[in-house]
Amino acid sequence: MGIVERKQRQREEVRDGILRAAWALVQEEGWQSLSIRKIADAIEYSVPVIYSHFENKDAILQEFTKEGFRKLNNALDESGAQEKNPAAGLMLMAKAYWHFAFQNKEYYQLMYGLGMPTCEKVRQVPELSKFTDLLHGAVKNLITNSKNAETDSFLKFHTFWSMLHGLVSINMVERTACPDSLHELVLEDAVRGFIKNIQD
Amino acid sequence: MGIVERKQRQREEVRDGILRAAWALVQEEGWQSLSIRKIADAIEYSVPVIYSHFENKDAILQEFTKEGFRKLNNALDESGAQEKNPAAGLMLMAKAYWHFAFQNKEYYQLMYGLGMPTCEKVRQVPELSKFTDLLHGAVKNLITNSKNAETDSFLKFHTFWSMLHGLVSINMVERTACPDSLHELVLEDAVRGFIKNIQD
DNA sequence: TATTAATTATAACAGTGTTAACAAAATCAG
DNA sequence: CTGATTTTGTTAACACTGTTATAATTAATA
Repeated sequence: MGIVERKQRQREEVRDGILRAAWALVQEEGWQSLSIRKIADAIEYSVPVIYSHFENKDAILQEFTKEGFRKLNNALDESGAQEKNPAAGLMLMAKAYWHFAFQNKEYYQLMYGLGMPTCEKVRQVPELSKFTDLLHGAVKNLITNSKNAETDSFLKFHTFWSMLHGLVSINMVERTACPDSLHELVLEDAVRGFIKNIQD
Repeated sequence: MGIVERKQRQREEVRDGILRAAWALVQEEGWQSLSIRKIADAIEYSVPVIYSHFENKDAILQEFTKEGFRKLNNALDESGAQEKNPAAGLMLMAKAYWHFAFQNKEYYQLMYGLGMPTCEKVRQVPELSKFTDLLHGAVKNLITNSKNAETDSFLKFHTFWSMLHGLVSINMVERTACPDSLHELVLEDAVRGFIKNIQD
């Protein structure tokens, strides 16, 4: 008699319900305000039921992190599938990554650590504008002394800042056995590429 | 009589005490576990005293964010001071940025949004290794079909990933009135630079 | 149908940020 | 120096949070 199978099925239905409810709540109010009690309310079960399906709240979030990487992987897989030129393929991949991030903001934020500072918060830190000036100034300086003095310096500054932050945050996560020297190589390599690209 | 001055002075001492205690707690246990009650305990005052100095917990964190940017600005200021060559100056600046981030990890994490995923958490997501393979593969592909086939593909992959993540996260924060087209320009520009740098 | 096992709920613990209501201390006026 | 007033600080609560021990209910078995 398939009563154990039915039970298994029902268990999985509840599990799916938890994840679906969590996702709905996240879309409404963001990750920050997701709580076990809200999920329990939504699926019309008591709180401990959730703990019989997931060890803790982190385990639920990790489920979405996995799902996020699955989705990203699919997007990347499809992006450069028929493209033969490696350079063009890489560009397509970059764009696929980009579009995934912005079309799946909630996923991306979870995958790379929640609390992204919001626009309003950033604007309340005046020190940031001085920082912006500093970096932007240095980039402008490089552009002025190059062949293509008409290059959009704001665009280049943005690229430069992004590069730096990306290098830092990826390496903060990936602090494996790699020696510091390798990380420094990555930085130098990226900046050299950036400079060369400006100077032509 | 300078009693109002003395009161003002005492008030500021308490305020400083709050910030100092908060900082000490952060260094011991990280931002995540910083609480108003712990600060109150540390300064040997009751909780509401803290609220008479800061509107809420966020205001305290924002104080440190400001301080962080001040420190970063100083580091950047000093970095390329005597360097005349713009390209060399930019490189020095990049390194200064880098070293600030890693020598002031707590500040950097707060400045760019708290929850950076820890190494352990990252390792628990197997999907990440497929993602790694995808991106690494594309980069390898580009390198193989270039003049310098002996280029370190792992290093370049790292650079590429960092660039992408940096672009995304900076633009997620800076979602101002800028049209999407400009953001796409930044991405294309950065990737083109990366490719050109590989192809020589 | 009675007994045992699986399932679900209640209620609590130990935290969190925040604030209203109250007590103590310091200052000022007479 | 005493009494009223303002400032300062504390207690205790509210409304949450994640997590879990205990108890009640329901379902499957003998």
